Amino acid sequence: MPASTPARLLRILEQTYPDARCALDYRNPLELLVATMLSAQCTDERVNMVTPALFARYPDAASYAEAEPAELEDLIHSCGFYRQKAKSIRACCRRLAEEFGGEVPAEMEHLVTLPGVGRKTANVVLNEVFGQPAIAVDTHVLRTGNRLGWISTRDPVKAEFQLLDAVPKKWWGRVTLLLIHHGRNCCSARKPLCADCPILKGCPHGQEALSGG
DNA sequence: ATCCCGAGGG
DNA sequence: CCCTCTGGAT
Repeated sequence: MPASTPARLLRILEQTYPDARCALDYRNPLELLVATMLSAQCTDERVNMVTPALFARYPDAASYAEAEPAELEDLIHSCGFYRQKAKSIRACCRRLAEEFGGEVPAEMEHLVTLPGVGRKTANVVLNEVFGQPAIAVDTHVLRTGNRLGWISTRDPVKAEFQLLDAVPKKWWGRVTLLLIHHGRNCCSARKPLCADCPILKGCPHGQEALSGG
């Protein structure tokens, strides 16, 4: 039994980042789904700046489905990738309206069939609004998970399943946000602050970085 | 310049 | 597997 199991390190991260939570503003599953689609390559803060007007203009899936593309693009422009995102949101909501009664499905198998929705977005929605313990793998989770040795792959889907294996189920709902915060604040891509890392003792990459040079 | 809680297409 | 899509902040 190694001294620094994922559970032990996650407990430390929980103490270090006690308020790590989803930073996107939303009031229902559809709003979270749309906000998460907008958040690709964009800060949550920026997403939260556009969503009040967006959610007011399009209160349900049918509204997005009938949206004028140019108007929708305009409302989300500052989030980047605005043509792609507008197209995805519209196509996604069209399917929601036509095949799911306008509701966001609570199953992974259905979510990932929606245009513009991959496993990362689906897992965020499942975890946040449907109370399913799910792990959403983004760039931070991928990087930090590999450095910690909890996973060993650059493929996000493989990483998700390796994490489900390495992390006790109790932590599935928390590991994503904790690793994202840790990745942002400490375990950055370029110059990780290993000397100040709260879980350095359990990190092979950090140990090597500090000793090996 | 480089990064930000990705997904789809070739 | 690599490329593209995009604006804003630092």
